[in-house]
Order: sequence, then C-alpha cells, then structure tokens
Amino acid sequence: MDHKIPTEELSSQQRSHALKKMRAQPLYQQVDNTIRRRLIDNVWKPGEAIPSEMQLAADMNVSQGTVRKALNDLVAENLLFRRQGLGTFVSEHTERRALFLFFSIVGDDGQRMLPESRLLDCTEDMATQEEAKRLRLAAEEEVVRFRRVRYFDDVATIVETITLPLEHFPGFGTEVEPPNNLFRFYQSNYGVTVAKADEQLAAVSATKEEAVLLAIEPGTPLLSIDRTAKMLDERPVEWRVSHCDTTQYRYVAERG
Amino acid sequence: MDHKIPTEELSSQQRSHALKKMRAQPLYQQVDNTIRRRLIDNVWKPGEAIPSEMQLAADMNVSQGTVRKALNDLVAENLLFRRQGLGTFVSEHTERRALFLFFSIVGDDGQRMLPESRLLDCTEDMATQEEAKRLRLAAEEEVVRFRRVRYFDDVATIVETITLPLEHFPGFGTEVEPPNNLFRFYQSNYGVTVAKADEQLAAVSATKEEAVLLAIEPGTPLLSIDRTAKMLDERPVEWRVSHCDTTQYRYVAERG
DNA sequence: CAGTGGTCTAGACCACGCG
DNA sequence: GCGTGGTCTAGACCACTGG
Repeated sequence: MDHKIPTEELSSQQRSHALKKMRAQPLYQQVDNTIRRRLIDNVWKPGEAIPSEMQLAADMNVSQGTVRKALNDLVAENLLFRRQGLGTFVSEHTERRALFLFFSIVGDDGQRMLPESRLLDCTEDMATQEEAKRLRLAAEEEVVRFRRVRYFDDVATIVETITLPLEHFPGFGTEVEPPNNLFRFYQSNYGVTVAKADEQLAAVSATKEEAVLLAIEPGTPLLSIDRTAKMLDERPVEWRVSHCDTTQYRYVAERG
Repeated sequence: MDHKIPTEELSSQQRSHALKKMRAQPLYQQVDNTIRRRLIDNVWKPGEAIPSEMQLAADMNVSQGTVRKALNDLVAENLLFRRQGLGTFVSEHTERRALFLFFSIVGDDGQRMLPESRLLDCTEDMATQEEAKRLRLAAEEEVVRFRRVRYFDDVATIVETITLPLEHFPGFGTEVEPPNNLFRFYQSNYGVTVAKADEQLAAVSATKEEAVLLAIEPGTPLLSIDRTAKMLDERPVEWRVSHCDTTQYRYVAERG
C-alpha cells in the first residue's frame, strides 16, 4: 500500500495512497481476504445483504473498482451473489444450490432431482484411522457416523455412509433425525457452511447388505463417490461415501 | 460492434458515447464474441500471441479496460493465457493441459500421469444411431472408430472406444497411427481445438474381452467414463467411452 | 529502454428494484 | 427518486520481459 503521497496533512484518500506502495499483496486481494474472513466469522450471515460497494470502498479506503474486483472473485466462487438494484448477498444452501452445486447424479434423461432419504443407523464413536485422516482430526476424537438409503421416485438407488466430527456438530442425531438436505441443516443449525468438496470416484461391487437395501444382486457394480466437504477456510467437515446403482442414473461432470 | 465509425468530425470519445446507448449487448461481450470468432476461424492460432490490449482497444474503438474484461473471461475459460511483459497467447493442447484439464484419473497416492496407449483396431464405418446422436451427425455420415488399451507403468488399466466424425478428420488412422495425446494431434494436424468436454460416469461389469485385455476377472466392476468433447463453437468432435479398472486409480473431481 | 500485462483510481451513465 | 449493482472510459503507475 503506498501509491499515495507520504506527507503529513493527508486526507484519508491520500493516507491510503501513502500505504499502498510496496504492498506484498494486491489491494483487491486484501479486500477479498477481509471479506472472506467476515464470512468465515459469520459477521455477515447466509441470506443477508453485505454493505454496498460504495460503503465497503469507503470503509476500506479503496476505490469502488477495487472492491468490485474482489467481490467478482467471491461471486465466481459462489460465496456471494448479486442482485442488480438490490445489493450483494451471502449465499445460502438452498435446495437449488444443493442440486446444482453439490449433487451430480442425474437421470438417464438428464433430469436433475434430489433423492429422498431413509436413515438406517446413527452412532457416536471414536474416529477410525481413516476417518481421522479424511477429517484431519487429532487422535481419539469423537465423530457421529450414520448411514442412509436414498430414493429416486421411491426406487432405492444410493447407500451413503456419512461421518461428522462431533466437535462441530454437538448433539447431532441424538435429538432430531437428520433431514434430507444436510448442508442446509449444517448451515442453519450449526453455522457450518460447506463451500467446496473433493470427490473421488471408483467402481465397486455391491456387498450383500447393499444388495438387500437396493434390491439388486450381490456383486452388481456400483459407483462409489468418496467425498470430503470443506468449510470456507478449507477445513474438512464431512466425509461421505455414496454407493450408487447406476442402472438408471449417471454421475455428470464438465471439464475444460 | 457498431458504435463507431459512421460520423465525420467527432472525437472518438464523443463518437462512441453517441452510439453506445441502447445497445443490446454489453460492449465487452461484443469484444469477447469477436475474439472468440477469430479463435474459431483460426485467425489467431494456438501458441501465437494475439495483439496487445491497447492494439485491440484501438482496433475496436473501445477502451483498454473493456478489452481487458473480455480477455479476462476468455482466460478464465482457458482459451487464452497471459504472460506479464510478453503478451496474451492462444492456449495449446500441451501435455500439461491434457493432464490437468482433460484427464481426471489419478493414482491412489494422488499422482497425476498420462497413461501410454496401445491401439487395438481402427476402422471407417457409417455412424451408428448412438454415434450420430452423440456427435450430432446427419444420417449416413461416416466415422472413424478405434479402440485402445491404456497403461500406467505398464499395467493395463483402461479400455477406450473412440469415435470421430470423418468429416473433420479426413484420412485419420489410415496413414499414421494415432498418437497418445489425441487432442494435441487433432489441433496440430486438423486444426480442431477441443475446448470443453461433458462426462457421464457409471459403474459397469468387465466383459470377457475387457477382462482379457486388463488381466482381470470377467464381471469385475469398471468405471465407465462416457465423454463428448466439443470444439470452441460447442460442436461435438469426439465421443469416447473409457472403461477403467479402479483398483489402483481414481477419478477425481472438485465441486462448489 | 520500450512495450506488455497488472493494479488502482475517479467519475460518468445505464438498468434495475423499491417505496 | 434514490440507492443498488453493471458498464465504460481515461489515465496513472507498477512489474515484468526482451533486446
């Protein structure tokens, strides 16, 4: 920060100029980081409007254009969205967001829909070695582990095993049954916003139990989707392994 | 592009202002489309530098900032890349690009590498109904169809079936054997640039033939990657179905 | 050194949503 | 009408590259 005049009697504009030279990071990245931090700290909550570009620019002693560039990046990451004439808002985990951002299974016809869920079991336990690794937990930490079957149009299609660090989800599953849209539930009840997810896919054989649950033959090929969901600050918060019968459904992706 | 030229004694600023009102499309999108068109028409070829931002701005009678915004979008789509101090360049299908943009299989350890290929067969034929649908071909069009096995560290892992419209690839496969990096070959030898690809994944059982080729048991679950690759103008140019043994490898994706 | 892209500002006007 | 974001311009200075 320095590109403004290093003298005494300075207007706020001149002041920030004085500090803007020799900056290690571009101004718009500093603005980006500041805003990101406020999202992580829940200073601005999902669904709410953040201050206007002009307001933010005045607060941070930068021009509107610089704020705008920072906001553009955050909008591109789906952390914020804009509505012309209204303002800039913090993204929420709506049904639509879940469907298009974090759910990649579609019907043979390309139809997108969220499957219904039926809970199989839910227990609290110490993290296994694999769970600790995926969730970056220290040894001996507690987790909630639950499984469910998911249905498209009443046809059982997916068996899911989900592990959550109990630290971030106190009392999870002991009071109320986990709802179908988990990400929205994490956000509204625990202040945990899922921002990104890494997925690893492989083909596996249906176990006997999976065969019963999905009404298929044991050994039928299933698509395994191994997903780690992360918060705004990149910390993992959910590990989910979904085994999906792809007779009538497909996992879709776009590259390039 | 119209908001310039047709007046006599106006400053360029006045001129552009006078005609920039009431435009249907933002200026930067018109610039984007113009540049995109030149890429599609191979006016600027892969690897080459395009004119500088200042030059483009002067050519199109817009400000550098407007050109910049258009270029930013094209860079975000990986169609162009910039090198500070040097210029803006048209992207090429390098090994690196193939690996990170269009190849999603990684080792258990997260290691990325391109597998070697061995051609099984290669024939010219009429497009099947399915092929015509995937490649958006009219009835009775000719295609080249070939299959190959791909090896990671000399271990057979993937069986691929690839279909190309002969129209875009005259003489393909009859003269030289298709190389390992096909996209680069399409680009350098046929002027066909693959810009995007849609993928559909499912789990399938290995056929007897696949079992032999991959040295596995028949019925072993394989990951099926059904991919349609598209040119800059969205026209499909390659249909590829890869059946991958995921014992030691994974398909990776990132969401959100 | 000149030329390129990268950052930043200041200010104009437009398009939209709401009271 | 007013405040919001959306587009566009003009011009400044920085950082990097090559000759």
